Amino acid sequence: MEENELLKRRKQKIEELKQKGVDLYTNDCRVDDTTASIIDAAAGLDQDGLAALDKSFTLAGRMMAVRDFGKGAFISIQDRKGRFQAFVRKDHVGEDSFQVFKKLDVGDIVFVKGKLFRTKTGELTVDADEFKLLSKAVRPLPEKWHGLTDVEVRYRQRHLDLISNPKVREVFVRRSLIIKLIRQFMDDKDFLEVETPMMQPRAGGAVAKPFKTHHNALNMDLYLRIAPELYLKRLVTGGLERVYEINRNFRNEGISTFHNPEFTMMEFYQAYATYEDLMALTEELFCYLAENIFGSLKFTYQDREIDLTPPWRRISVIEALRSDAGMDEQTLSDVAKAHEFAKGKGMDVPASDPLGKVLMTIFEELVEEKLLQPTFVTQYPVEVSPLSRRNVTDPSFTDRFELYIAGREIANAFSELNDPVDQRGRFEMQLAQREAGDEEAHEMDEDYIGVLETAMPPTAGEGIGIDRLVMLFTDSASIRDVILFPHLRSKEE
RNA sequence: GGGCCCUUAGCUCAGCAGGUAGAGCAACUGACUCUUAAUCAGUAGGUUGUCGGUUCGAUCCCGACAGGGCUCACCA
Repeated sequence: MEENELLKRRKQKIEELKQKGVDLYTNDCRVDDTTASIIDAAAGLDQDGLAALDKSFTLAGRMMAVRDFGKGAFISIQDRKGRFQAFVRKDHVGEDSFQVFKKLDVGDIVFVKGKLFRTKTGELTVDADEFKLLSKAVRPLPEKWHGLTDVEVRYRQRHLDLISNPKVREVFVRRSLIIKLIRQFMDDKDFLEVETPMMQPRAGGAVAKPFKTHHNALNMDLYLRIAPELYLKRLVTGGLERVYEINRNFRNEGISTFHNPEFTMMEFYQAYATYEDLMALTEELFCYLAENIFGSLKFTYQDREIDLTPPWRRISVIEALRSDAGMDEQTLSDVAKAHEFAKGKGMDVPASDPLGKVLMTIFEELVEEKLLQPTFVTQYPVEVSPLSRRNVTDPSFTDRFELYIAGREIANAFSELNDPVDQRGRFEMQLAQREAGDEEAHEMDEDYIGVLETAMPPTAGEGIGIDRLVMLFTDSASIRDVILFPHLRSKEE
């Protein structure tokens, strides 16, 4: 590989440092402070107060800027909490350290120790009486005030993105906070966090194309899970009653600003609850998150105000199709008429699709994007809900809801089907759809029917797309902005 | 997978009816002990994504390929 001028010069300087006996990658420093702890310690203190404090602080981090004055220099040190200024001067750190300092570059990891003072302009600064190189950077950083904007480099070399774009770090800090809050909330409700297989002999619990892999010793094909659903329901059957799992699902499908092949989902199941209980729980959870993050139930997502104040709108699929898609009773209940309606709107619907599937296609095409404020869409057709309990008054629909916010599906929940005979019938219905050409239709799962035959308590379950939720709470337009290492094509060298 | 767009210095971007490229920051040399995009003087840095074609000549026009973005389809 051709070396450019910049790298050559850096390596030359590094050679000079080595010759001086400087350890380029030290391992013996203790850091007691952070940008945040120093600011805390100095809160409210003026120049005299700082002098009276008479305390040395230690700070380490990446040197992000150097403003050099010959015998002294201001540097910006960036650590996990932010940036802090230090003043490195020859007569304080000593001749030797200063010589080393002069050879360093923006991007190096350094250590300073010293007392605090305020500069003429009032900025809190560490007056270094000790300065050390901790780790030497060979490569230069991206430019200092435009930062790194090339999205491809940002995703492929996320470390550079995190170094140069403080907002990116804030997004991922918040992501972590959200997941912590969710765990707190679920734990408070007496749910048990569990882990179930990522590799499954059958990819069940959802409707999607799986990734396939192979176990050599057992000589068997395995699938990366598309959902943990069937395993979690085994745990409910086993008496754990309230369980949740926050983990990755894998779906072998397209990539977009709302889809990554591996994505994080929280699924939870609660025995002796119904989908209506879960609507209340979901409202409570989202409000808990918003209160803790924004201190408010209102916030902005992509220039639109979202208001989480409960109760949220609840509307059945049929009502929504009637009011938002302009369908009449006949079209809603007649397969041929529904097909005709879809065709008239320019939708490409397979002729073999049953009524329920056609209705959902129309719903996705005409209604979904209109659901900006939080909305529970309820009562999904039984054909598209192979694992949901039927509605008592109209058994062609199920006790199920999906939560829409900002025109996107965020959660999916239902009262679980626990009748093994009905479940077998549903799987058979799915097999028929598979034979009609729907390769994503659910497979027959005898094992799972066996579980239901043991008696699963009446239960409701829900899945919440964590990445999408994080997008909402961080005002991110693309799922890649909330996943540290989003999937990209591998680049040939 | 389809459509549209993008790829020029380490980074952020210019540019050219087709005549082998510029700026700022970063880098290098020098000056400077209160700067905040420090300042001042100077220097250097490029196989213009890759491969072909057209042409006397291609960074520019055409084609293929690679990667990326948006979007449609599939889906959460």
